[in-house]
Amino acid sequence: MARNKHPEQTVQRILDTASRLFLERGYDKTTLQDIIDATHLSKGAIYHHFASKEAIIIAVVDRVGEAQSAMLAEVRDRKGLTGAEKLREMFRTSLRMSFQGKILHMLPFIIENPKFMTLQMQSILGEAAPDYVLPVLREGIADGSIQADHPEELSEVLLILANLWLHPIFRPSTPEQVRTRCAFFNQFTRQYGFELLDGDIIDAMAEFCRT
Amino acid sequence: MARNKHPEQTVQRILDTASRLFLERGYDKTTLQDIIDATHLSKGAIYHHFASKEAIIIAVVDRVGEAQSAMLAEVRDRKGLTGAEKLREMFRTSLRMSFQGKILHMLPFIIENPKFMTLQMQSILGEAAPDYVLPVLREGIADGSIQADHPEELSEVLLILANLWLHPIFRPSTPEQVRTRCAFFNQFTRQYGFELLDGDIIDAMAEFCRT
DNA sequence: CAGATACAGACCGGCGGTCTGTATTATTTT
DNA sequence: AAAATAATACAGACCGCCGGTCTGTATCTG
Repeated sequence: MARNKHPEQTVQRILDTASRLFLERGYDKTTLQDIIDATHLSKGAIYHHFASKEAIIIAVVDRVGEAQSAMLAEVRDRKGLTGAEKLREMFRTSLRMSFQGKILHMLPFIIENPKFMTLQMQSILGEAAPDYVLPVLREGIADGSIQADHPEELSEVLLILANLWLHPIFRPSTPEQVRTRCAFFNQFTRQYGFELLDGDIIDAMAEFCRT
Repeated sequence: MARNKHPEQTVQRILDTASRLFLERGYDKTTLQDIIDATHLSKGAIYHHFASKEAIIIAVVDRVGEAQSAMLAEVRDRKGLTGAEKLREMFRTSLRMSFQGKILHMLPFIIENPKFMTLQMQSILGEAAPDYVLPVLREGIADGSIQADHPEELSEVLLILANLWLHPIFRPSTPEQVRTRCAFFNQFTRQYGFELLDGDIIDAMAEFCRT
């Protein structure tokens, strides 16, 4: 095959395959040969579209991040919701996305493969917190649905806890552990006047642990 | 040279050199050849003492962890302190250690080199929380110096926040940011009846940022 | 028909890791 | 106590594989 008319499909195939393999065996243990075999492409094809192996995973992570950011931006700019409602929607949808495997299904590899846990941290503290969660927190304070003295800190803590502590992807957990953690998290946010995790999501997280 | 009478010195030399190199250029970019050159040993010598390159860094991280654990165990088993006082001493000393560079001076590389951020997380959630912080929390609940319904969760959250969010090593922060984060952290713990960060430590952390 | 594009695949340097060899020390045997 | 044997602490040649490069080629575009 040569001079494919739709090279963008090739790029997507590389990205899809790579993210699957990274998820299955981790970044380091996935070799270029694995990607070549799985895509039925050649080394030349892959290096035609990507400058390096690292460029592939960065593209993968970016794709995830963009989907997340788009969702967060949409909720942030939605009309007719209180700040607390928006925040709830954000956490709800974000968790949903990671469970349904639609978009964040490779999040585990970001964690398991620590190189991108750092990227994850940066994206949480450098983008998600200040650009999406913080404005919504402020909105909630303004409309009275949230009470908080230090929204900057709160936005960071919420995201850190939700993503790095609560998320069962990090470590094997029993459904019971997940439920008590969720309860603790809700108890924490309740002092600021809102609650983020409802029964649905908690069930989904608990279910996720069983697999 | 052959049949050295003090092989333990060789092991320490490898560990010292490796941790320095990992700190300087990161784990991936440090090759075995670098370690060989810097230690003036041979590949055979290194592989005689360590099974793999990864085993070297695991040993390095372990050495750090053991110093921490020893301190935590000592405080945990000390007599004549309330649970809250012990907890305060634990966080105080742990932060001290990481600043004075005596023992945790290589912590930055653990973070910068993400492979070991995961190890760090595991050590926090798998060892520090259940073995040291949790018993002390329970002690505090028993002696009335701490009020908490869910000590398991609280122990994890305290450690995650202190190590991954509060610690200025993670990201460039202004002294002001550090102070407000410390205030937020203290406000968080105050609802459980104790406070962990006093002026001394906050000053030390703020000072740390300036360097 | 002259690039430019989209691959294919041989090739390469260096990396982590193995394997064999050797000098020295420790232990057992006689 | 001497000799034989085993175990230790290295040394360094060697290997397979991995990420990355380079050249070649078929197809498309202008």
